[in-house]
Amino acid sequence: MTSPDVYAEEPDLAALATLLADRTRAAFCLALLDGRAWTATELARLAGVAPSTATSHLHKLVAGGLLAEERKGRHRYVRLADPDIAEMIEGLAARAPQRAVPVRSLTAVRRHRDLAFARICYDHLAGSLAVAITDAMTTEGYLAWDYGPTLTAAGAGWLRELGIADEPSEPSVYRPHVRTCLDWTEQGLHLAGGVGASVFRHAVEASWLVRVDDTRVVRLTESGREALRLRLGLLDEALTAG
Amino acid sequence: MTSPDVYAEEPDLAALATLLADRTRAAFCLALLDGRAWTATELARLAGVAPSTATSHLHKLVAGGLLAEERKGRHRYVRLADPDIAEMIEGLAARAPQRAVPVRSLTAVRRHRDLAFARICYDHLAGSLAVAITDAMTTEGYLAWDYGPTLTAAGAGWLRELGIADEPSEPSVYRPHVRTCLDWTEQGLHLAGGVGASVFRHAVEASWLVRVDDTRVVRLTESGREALRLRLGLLDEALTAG
DNA sequence: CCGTCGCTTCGACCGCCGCCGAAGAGTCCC
DNA sequence: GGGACTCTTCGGCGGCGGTCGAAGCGACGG
Repeated sequence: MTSPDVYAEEPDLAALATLLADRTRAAFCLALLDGRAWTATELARLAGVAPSTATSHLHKLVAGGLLAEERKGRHRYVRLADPDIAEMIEGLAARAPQRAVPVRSLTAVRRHRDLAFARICYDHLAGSLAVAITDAMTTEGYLAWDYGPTLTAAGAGWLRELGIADEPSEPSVYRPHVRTCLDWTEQGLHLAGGVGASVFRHAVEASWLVRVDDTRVVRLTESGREALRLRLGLLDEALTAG
Repeated sequence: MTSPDVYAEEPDLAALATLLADRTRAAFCLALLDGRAWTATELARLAGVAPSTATSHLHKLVAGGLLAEERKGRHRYVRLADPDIAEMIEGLAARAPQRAVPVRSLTAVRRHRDLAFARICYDHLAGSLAVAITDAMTTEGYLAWDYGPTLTAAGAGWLRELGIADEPSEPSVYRPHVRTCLDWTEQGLHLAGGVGASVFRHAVEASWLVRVDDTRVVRLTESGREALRLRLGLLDEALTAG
């Protein structure tokens, strides 16, 4: 009766969403937004599930193409498969409703405040500091928004002056080099894309920023504070957490 | 023991993904990407479910903020809540795996081919034609990609020449005006954002494009073919479906 | 005013999936 | 080689959620 020999292709939106539609898997992905490679046990502990449960979730995420894995000895390391995947998850997280999560200790409160101030967003900086930097780059005339977010000639010069290569090997011609990323703590956009990643890399190499342990938290150093004051005219209130 | 009086907020990624993690709800959202308002019955028929099932799904999507509803008489019209939501769904659909869906009739085959050629993507054009237009605008020097997708001065002039206002009331300063959108039929980017919407609106008003019935399909008219040949140097193979 | 139509509510069913613990395979180190 | 550790497979449990049909409500139109 029917003719099952002819098929057409449609995007399977539900299949992709199902991968993120579980609290445990979502927690995995949000943790992996720090850009690091995690072991299965680390992720299991983070999400509070048994190792066997974590294994099954990781299988699904890898099979779905969201995660890439690397076996090393008895460890299984996983990371986000692709900057593009990270971008997709960021975009979703920014539009997701907020969930109240009970805070157990005073250090957790502090860490949450630090997270809102400055954190890693895969390969660039996020948080109120990142929004402030983006705003300052705009008022300084380094970024223009008239026809999409772009680096101006002055901005390109500013990057060169800092010793940041503004063209770090373009894989795809059409991959946007300057991109913006919605912040889930702030309402505002911060700089992402290739330029965002370059600026972040430079800030870490110049010791303006240091990563804290194995978290997404980033701490602003005294020299970093001074540099941002000097080079972008950032005010003190933008340079301190909460 | 515990202190349930202190809470922090986290993005509830899983809650948002759950809304799209059902095949029926996903079908609703993909259909609504045409930018129209649909009634509950139309959507139920499209997805092949009972009216009562559609009701329950629509409740969830509205409560989750993805859809906006409007009651008119005995009808319930729903649409995507926001261009931002449309952008999010597009982004997801472009990265979702392809699903083979059996095609029943010859007209369905034809419609699928037309869909791949030119279709509505909420407020702008998608499909191979849209990709070809974007590429042509690039080679003509109307779009530049060095520091993020931007309209060049020449591009702004080209739009003015066509009678397209290039600054149609900016709601948010930071909302990108030129944006790109991954195509799920082509591998390639097409023009979106405010400029993409303006261009599409103009093309419809100038009768270059006409919408087909109540589908996402858009047909290129003979005058539209001529205009694109003339104004963008598009070749015939880019101007025909399949 | 009564039939039709669009939508909703409710109850019941059923299947999927996330969870764990136990057992086992592979790796590393003493 | 033996013990500790990481990850995996499997079986079984439990609950969430998508589905429908029946019944009801409100709007529209003859």
